[in-house]
Amino acid sequence: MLFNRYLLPMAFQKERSPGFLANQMARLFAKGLQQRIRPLGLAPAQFMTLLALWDEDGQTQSELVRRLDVEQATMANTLTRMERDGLIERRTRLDDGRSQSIHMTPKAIALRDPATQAARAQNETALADFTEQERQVFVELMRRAIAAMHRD
Amino acid sequence: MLFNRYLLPMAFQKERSPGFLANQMARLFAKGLQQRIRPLGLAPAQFMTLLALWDEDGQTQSELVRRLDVEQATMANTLTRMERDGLIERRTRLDDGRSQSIHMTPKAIALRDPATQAARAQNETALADFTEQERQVFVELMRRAIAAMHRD
DNA sequence: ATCTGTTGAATAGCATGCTATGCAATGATA
DNA sequence: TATCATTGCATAGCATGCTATTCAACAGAT
Repeated sequence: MLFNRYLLPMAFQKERSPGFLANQMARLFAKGLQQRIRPLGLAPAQFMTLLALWDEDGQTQSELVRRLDVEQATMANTLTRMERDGLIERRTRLDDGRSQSIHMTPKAIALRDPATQAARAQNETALADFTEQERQVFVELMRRAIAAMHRD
Repeated sequence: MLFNRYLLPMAFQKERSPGFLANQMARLFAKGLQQRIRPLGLAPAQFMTLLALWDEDGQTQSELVRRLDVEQATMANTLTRMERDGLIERRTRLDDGRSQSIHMTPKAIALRDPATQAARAQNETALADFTEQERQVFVELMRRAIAAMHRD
């Protein structure tokens, strides 16, 4: 029997903490993706935003916020940088003076294939030694953790 | 047979991209942890740093960098904020004028229990509906992905 | 003892994210 | 129609992280 079982809480081990590992893993994913898409003139958050726009161009800022699950202020800043970099254009809507449609430039449209290939390569690097089943399980567990935290 | 199998790459689905999910998950972990430890006057990166210091006080900045796997500049900035907030003290080493020992204040030492409890609670929230086996698998898969990206 | 290379930290500059505010355009209602 | 609440964005301010650069202290070698 462990002598301190009822006296001390188990030490917090960061190597086994899902939150700690998630943070470390996400930083490594971002770092790897950044290196791969930098030659394209893209940053990770810009790529993420383009994922939504490649799916459907001309969305509203609030629609992008809902799809990508970031705060509105974060999206506003990312869009400002993308506009600066010639990736998108903001067009004020005719039917509602508050909102704008976000439209990709030809430059952004052309980046679709190389950028998604880069992201796939990064995912492949991270999961190189995973079996197909492990990949599916991994994605499913992440989705469940995300859903649980959303419910909270 | 899918008509476009040999013509178009499969659409990139962010909902199934490990990198995308890792980013989203890490943000939710951080957000949840932040809410829980804010009453303690702690921020997530400060908590992470204290995890290393609770384990062993008086470490060097470069030792903390190695343990927590962040860049040296990131650690320097986090330590500056922790010093500002009265959590740590930097003491120049007698044996090496370049390095400093990072020492916790009584305030930081006292936060150990409530802060680790908060982190445990956040982990529990995220993995609420996981079985014990799923938790172990999840942690193991994250560790393997991290290791693979480190090798890259 | 001096020169050179290395190492530990700080700083600058920037991207991402967040919370909190402010503001203008809409919408709903008395 | 005047008022009030809601909605869509922008901005301020800050924490985290990263890359790149600089600087001082140290270590080794001649």
